[in-house]
Amino acid sequence: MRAHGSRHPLGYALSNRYSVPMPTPTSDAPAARPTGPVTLQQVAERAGVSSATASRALHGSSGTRIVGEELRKRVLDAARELRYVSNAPAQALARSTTSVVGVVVHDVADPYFAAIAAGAMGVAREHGLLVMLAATFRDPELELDYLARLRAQRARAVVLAGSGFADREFTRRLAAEVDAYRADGGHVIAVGSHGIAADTVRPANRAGAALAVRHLYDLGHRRFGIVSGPRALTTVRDRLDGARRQLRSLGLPLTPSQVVDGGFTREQARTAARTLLTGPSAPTALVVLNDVMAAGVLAALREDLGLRVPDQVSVVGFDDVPFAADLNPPLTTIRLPLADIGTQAMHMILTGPTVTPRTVDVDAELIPRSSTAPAPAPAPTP
Amino acid sequence: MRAHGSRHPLGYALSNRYSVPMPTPTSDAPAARPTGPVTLQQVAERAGVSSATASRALHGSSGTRIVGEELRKRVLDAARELRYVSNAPAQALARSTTSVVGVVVHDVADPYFAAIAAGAMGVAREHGLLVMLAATFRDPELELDYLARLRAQRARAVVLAGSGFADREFTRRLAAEVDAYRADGGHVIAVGSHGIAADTVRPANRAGAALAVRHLYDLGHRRFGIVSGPRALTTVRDRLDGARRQLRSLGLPLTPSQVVDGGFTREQARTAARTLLTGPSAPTALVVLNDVMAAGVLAALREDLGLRVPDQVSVVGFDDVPFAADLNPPLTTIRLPLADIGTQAMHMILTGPTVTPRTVDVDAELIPRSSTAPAPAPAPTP
DNA sequence: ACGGAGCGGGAAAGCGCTTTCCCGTAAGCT
DNA sequence: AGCTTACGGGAAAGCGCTTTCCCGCTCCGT
Repeated sequence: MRAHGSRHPLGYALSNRYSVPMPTPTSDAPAARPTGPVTLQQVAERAGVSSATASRALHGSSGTRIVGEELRKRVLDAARELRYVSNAPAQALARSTTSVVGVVVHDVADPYFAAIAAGAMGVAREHGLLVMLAATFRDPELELDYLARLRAQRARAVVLAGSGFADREFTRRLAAEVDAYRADGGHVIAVGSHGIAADTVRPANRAGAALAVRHLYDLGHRRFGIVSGPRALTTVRDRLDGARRQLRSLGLPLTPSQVVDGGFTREQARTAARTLLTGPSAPTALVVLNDVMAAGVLAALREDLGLRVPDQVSVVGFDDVPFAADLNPPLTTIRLPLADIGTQAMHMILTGPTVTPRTVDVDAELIPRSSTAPAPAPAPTP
Repeated sequence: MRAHGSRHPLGYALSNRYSVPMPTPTSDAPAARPTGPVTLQQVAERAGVSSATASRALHGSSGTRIVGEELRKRVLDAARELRYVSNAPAQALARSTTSVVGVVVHDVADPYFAAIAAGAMGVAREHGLLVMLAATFRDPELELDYLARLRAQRARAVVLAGSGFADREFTRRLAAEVDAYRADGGHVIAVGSHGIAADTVRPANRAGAALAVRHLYDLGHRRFGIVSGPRALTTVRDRLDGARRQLRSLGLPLTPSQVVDGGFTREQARTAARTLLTGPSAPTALVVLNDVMAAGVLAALREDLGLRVPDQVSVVGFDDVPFAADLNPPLTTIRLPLADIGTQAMHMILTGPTVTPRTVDVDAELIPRSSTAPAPAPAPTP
């Protein structure tokens, strides 16, 4: 099998240490894998060619250089026999480029991010990219950290899928890190507003929230309540702002007591909802700033408060995560094409960075289901 | 990104130290970043030390070598000023080890995998590991592919979180790839049975399914239906087998017509449920092999078939994904501590590979909710 | 017959780190 | 003093690739 057992691998491989001619002990074990990962050099030796040729044969690229039919086959065979896979770090170092992209989310377990990530990963697969997924668990500090680590990895691009944080100082630091990354040849894509100049995929958060309000208003609701999220998140700000503006333009300006923070989690939202629904003029219409919280709100209404949805209270969610239609009752919500967001971000990576940042807008759409209905008969006002 | 032609052939040796007193041109541009990524060399120059010292100062490790207080500070300052992050691929090459671990799942958007991934990522974060997430979309071929790519990346370990495939030939190839990976110093952790010898986290799929059956039996149900998944998945086989054995030992052996394939997706399961519930002696008890499908089944029952759950039909799911409690009605299900599974797998990575494969068992638990109730009065049997 | 032009292959220079030697200096002993 | 140890620092050898040169061929046109 080994046609070149007698080759004398002088020069390169041995040049460093062994000046004394020695019998190259490894060379007669047929397909026995030597210790440690197989190197290109070993493949080359087995094929009886130089490592340069082996490299060219295996990665055809390198300019227009073509390896002869015969040699190419020998190399390919040798590689297969040895189960050779090239050392990606070494390759990255030599080429000074990698095929990994980073995706930074708040939490993979959150269906919103899971869906976006899934969209991104689909595209990554199609294009042979590897995805490094980083979850910040909503800690801005970690976001910065991961960005630096991704820069260290020489990730070709990173998608900042989590919401931005509305914090002056943080934004400054983020921008600095992003600049550094870009200066190194990296490409940053933001989902939503992060306060940085970068290619961005911008979901219609404001318009979506306005849609939700409008829908409820058209159903006759006049008493609104909002289950918000952490105000520091730009996504929250945008959605809240969209709702607020729409309400104001409808002549129903929002007061602080109408808004509670549901922490973007089911449990907190459930608690928050109880607060909101307590008191004399409790709202009949709830705009919940994401579906995960809406699930909590629905639970609160049904189990804690004993209020019927949509008969007594209407609620609309946001995002249209997969389970929205399975809630009780099926949730009217503002759909964001989540997988698309991931896909779009990925496509921006594929087309590479441009001189001026691009923005692709992603529309929101109202998906009416059974959690909304006409407002109940008005309370007995004399 | 790469400055070639202009390099002095002896660049390295010369530029290293200024034997000739020279004004070190870079040092007076305070934070002006040179072109391309900053290198250790540049940091060293700015700090006026050798790259060896710079390396030691930045990564303290290297044996017991300690860098003097003074120099260390100079290096750290220089690094900060230049926003230096070390080139991970280069580092990986030199150290021949990385801090990335791979996690291979079927689909991130599936809450089952999302939860496992989240658990794993939490641990990864605590230990400074970077996670490469690969989604196979249930294509075995891709699983092999990713494993090879992860090997190429010199990922320190990989977690095979997706279900195994019960296919002789595939298993053989997987084993070969895993062996190659291990021979290269990698560490493989499997979740569930993959037919390979590796550390594994083993969820109680059989026992869980038995639990589900038993629960329904105890409620008086005698006519069972099972919404299964693709038979090729070992997870499906195990769960199905668990249910089947339990039924048999209860004197109710399963016939082929009692089992339908719900494809592990909501939509397919919805369709499958319609089939199952059609016919003379339709089941009153449904065991659905995962919660995602259960959502579809519930929808079918409620919207397509007009059957009340649990009054007319009881259903129990599997996994207890986060939204299970929010379904209509809240789903009785077999809980698997998903995040734990991810955590455990990660911990096995941290403790490193052992001579003989370890197994950690993960228990399943019945979570009774409102989708199950005593069997309806038996059909009029004379 | 002869001087390119092309082509296919190999030698070797890097890529940016880590780590092994090696070395000068300052302590620590006798 | 003389000698051994540490100790802290630098030079340089690699790590496993890619890619630039360079070189020997064969093939052509004239």
